[in-house]
This record gives sequence, C-alpha cells and structure tokens, in this order.
Amino acid sequence: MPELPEVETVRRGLEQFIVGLTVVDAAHDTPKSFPNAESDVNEFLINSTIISVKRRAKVLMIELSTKYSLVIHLKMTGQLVYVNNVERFGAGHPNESLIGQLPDKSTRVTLTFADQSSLFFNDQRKFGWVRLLPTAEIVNLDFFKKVGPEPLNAEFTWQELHSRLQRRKNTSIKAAILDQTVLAGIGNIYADESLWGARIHPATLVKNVSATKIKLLFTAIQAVLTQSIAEGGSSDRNYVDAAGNRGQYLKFANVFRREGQPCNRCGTVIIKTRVATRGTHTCPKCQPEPKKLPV
DNA sequence: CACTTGACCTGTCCGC
DNA sequence: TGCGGACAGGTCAAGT
Repeated sequence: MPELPEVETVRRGLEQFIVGLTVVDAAHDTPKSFPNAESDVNEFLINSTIISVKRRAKVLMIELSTKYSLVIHLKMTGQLVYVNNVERFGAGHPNESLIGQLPDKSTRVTLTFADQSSLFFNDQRKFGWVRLLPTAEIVNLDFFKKVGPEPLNAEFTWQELHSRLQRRKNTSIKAAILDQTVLAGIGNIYADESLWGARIHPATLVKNVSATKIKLLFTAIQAVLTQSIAEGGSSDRNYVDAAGNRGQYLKFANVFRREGQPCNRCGTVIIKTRVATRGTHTCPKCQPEPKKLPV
C-alpha cells in the first residue's frame, strides 16, 4: 500500500508540519516497532529539532539536529499522522478534526513536540518500523546499498531500466519491477497500473519483453507515479497522509481493484489473477497472456 | 547467483 | 449469528 507516491505524499505533509519543531517526548509500545535503546532516545531524540524530511524509495528519513535521524518504513499499514494544536494553527485547520482521535489501538510510536502538537506512527499489522540512527550511517544500511534508482529522477532513463531488468531476465516482468533493487518505489498497485499502460502482460518473462515495450513501460511508470503523487496517492485500505486525509488516485486507476469493470481503452472486462504470488489486475485484450513455450 | 516461497501481523470478508 | 480460513502486500530470510 504505501508505495512511492504515498510515501512522497506523507513526506510533503510532514515537511510542512514538523520542520523546526522540537521533540520533548517519545513513547512507544513494542520494541519491534521502535527497536532503540532508551539511552539513545534520551540523548539523540529528546530535545532535538526537526531539520528536514527526506525520502528514498519507500523509506522516510526525519533528520534531527543531533546528527541522528528517524528512519521509517510504513510497510503495508503504517501511517504517520500529525495532529496540531489549535494554538499553533488556529481553529479550522484541516486536521483539527483529528484532535482527540489519536492515539488509538494501532498507535506504535508517539512523538510530542514543544508546542504540544504530536506525530503518531500507527501500524495495524506491525510490519513497519521506526529506527533512530546516526544520519551518516543510513547509507550503509543493506537496503540503501542495494536499492535501485528513483524512477522520477531526471537522470533515470529507459535504457537504464532496460539494463537493470536484464539481471532478472528469467522472472516475470511484474516480479522484476516489484524488485526494489531493480527500481525503487514500485509496489503492487503501480506495477499493475504501469503494465496496463504499456500493454504488457505481468507474467511475461523479462527476456521476452522487447526494448520497445520496456521504453513504453518506463514512460508508463513515470506517468502513473506522477499522477498518483498529484492525487495524494492511493487509499486502498487504510492509507492516509500526514494530515489524516485519504489519497484519490484509485478514482483514476485503470485496472487496480477494477476487476469486473470495463477496460478504459477497449471495454473488455478487467480480470483479477495471481502473478508473482500477488493479486494482479489486467485487461485480457490489451494485455494478452504470453505464449507458453513448446514442451 | 537467480529465483521462489514462507514468515512477519491483524482486520476484514466470505462461506458454512 | 458465529467461526474458520483465505486474503491483503513490503521486505527479508531461508529454501531450491
């Protein structure tokens, strides 16, 4: 669920809300959600000031004045919701209605700021995490060493996508673009949407996808991610942004969660199957199944 | 090394 | 109505 557009939307909200604030308290429930020594929390988080909020792939980094950062992965059901106080923003602020709604039973970590506003990390399924790490060490995490390029970076080209995909030439194109070491930020929603855009069946083996098709896929990935960021991401289940608002992208989705509905290009009924162990949405006419090789 | 599968969790939905 | 099981999907560890 939170994929690149959702995480980027959260980042933009947090940048607006928390940069410049000073942390005065940090509370958490399970060590799994926030596996940090109390001594580090006391020394490097409490009384620190938020310097910036960054994103790489699906990971958020809240940079602190102590040369430490909070590194956060939302995984499937994570939320980062900022709840202001009326003193700071005045009555009628968009997320004013959240006051008193949080924490709830999914709240794993609560940061309280000097102005008594709060940031809640909620995560129903406890797959996500928050880690307090020295900012300089983030690049040394295994994930950051292996993760592929940002698909919306200006330097990223279709030729580079083509080249990186060749490492996964015997797997399906869907599994390959979900592989974060090939390309950063794609998850199930945008994999299906991008493959529909390029008219490629998700089960097609990478080695059978032509360079022309990969060029179309590159264009589709950028278009889909850009539009989703503009719509505040996709709220399939419980994704919300930093102000607690749902994203609107699924109103514009062409295949994801549209099984049984007509294809926006050709009218054929969208079907849901399983590819790369994931629920997969396709138009059977625009994205014909790959031919089976003779036995 | 390439590739696939299972584990991690909990809330929701579907069938009996 | 209650209950068991399937399902949701990001990432990593372990398996082939």
